Amino acid sequence: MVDKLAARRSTSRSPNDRLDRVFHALADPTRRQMLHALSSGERTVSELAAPFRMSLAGAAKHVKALERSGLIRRTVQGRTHICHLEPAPLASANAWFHHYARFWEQSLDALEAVLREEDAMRGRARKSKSPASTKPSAR
Amino acid sequence: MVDKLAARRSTSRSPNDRLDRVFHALADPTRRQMLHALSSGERTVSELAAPFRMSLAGAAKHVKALERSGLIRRTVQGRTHICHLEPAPLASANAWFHHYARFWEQSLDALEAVLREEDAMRGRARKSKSPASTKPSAR
DNA sequence: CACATATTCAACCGTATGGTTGACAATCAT
DNA sequence: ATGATTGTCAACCATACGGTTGAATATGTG
Repeated sequence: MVDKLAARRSTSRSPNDRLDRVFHALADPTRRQMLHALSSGERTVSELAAPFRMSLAGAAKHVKALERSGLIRRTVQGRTHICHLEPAPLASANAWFHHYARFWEQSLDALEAVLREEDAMRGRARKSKSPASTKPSAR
Repeated sequence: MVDKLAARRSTSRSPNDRLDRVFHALADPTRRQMLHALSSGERTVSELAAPFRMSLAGAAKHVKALERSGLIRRTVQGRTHICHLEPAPLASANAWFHHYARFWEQSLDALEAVLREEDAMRGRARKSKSPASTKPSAR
């Protein structure tokens, strides 16, 4: 269904596509956890993959999805690929919310509880093998 | 791949699942446009479907996806289903951003341009049959 | 009643997605 | 040179996704 649009999409890259990719990247808990890890500093691909039960190749696909969305970037250094956040596209998604906040202004800070809960759940399920320098457990 | 998790999901509904569904709902331009329409007031299913070239059943699926995500709710009234925004889950997604904004605080307002561009693009491609009251094109 | 309207449902189709495995490539260490 | 490490790539698989069509279900209306 993206058939003939795919051609145009690969060349044009409208802001819709960017939002598509950013939100799609965020729609997966694995990728959100990776972003979470990156929020406390750079990580290599295998460091990002470590917390998950899936294969390296599988996790690497998630990394690539994040990269396609523009949310992260990588710098190859020797044989290791170091990933870091790229805040701009995240900001564009945030802008989307700000745009609609005007209409939907309502309960907002109260829902931060959801985040705390997600964090707690994550902490419970994690083994955290090689967490690099800055331990992301501080919050 | 969500196979056996589906059972648990229907019963437990962790906040992860909620974020999954919300972000997934937002990852589609059709659904974002529907939300946009709803931001200026209630709409029936066929009103929501009208701007799109796809079949009613197709559009109704998008509506259902939005409903599953919790972003909208419907109240059946006779034979028509009236949809309206449910701001809470949107707020939870927004909270997610706020959470990470602490780490990524950076260019943010500048990226609102993306939104304007998306609006412009939408306006260009729309016929706008039932345009409702508050046109959000000001800014 | 007969008919049009509003909407869902089920079956189907093609493609995308998330995951696996098994090479391959490049880099570092010995 | 050998070998371990880091990561990609390609093929494959099962399921989810976005869309279609055709029929079914309600609800209004003449």
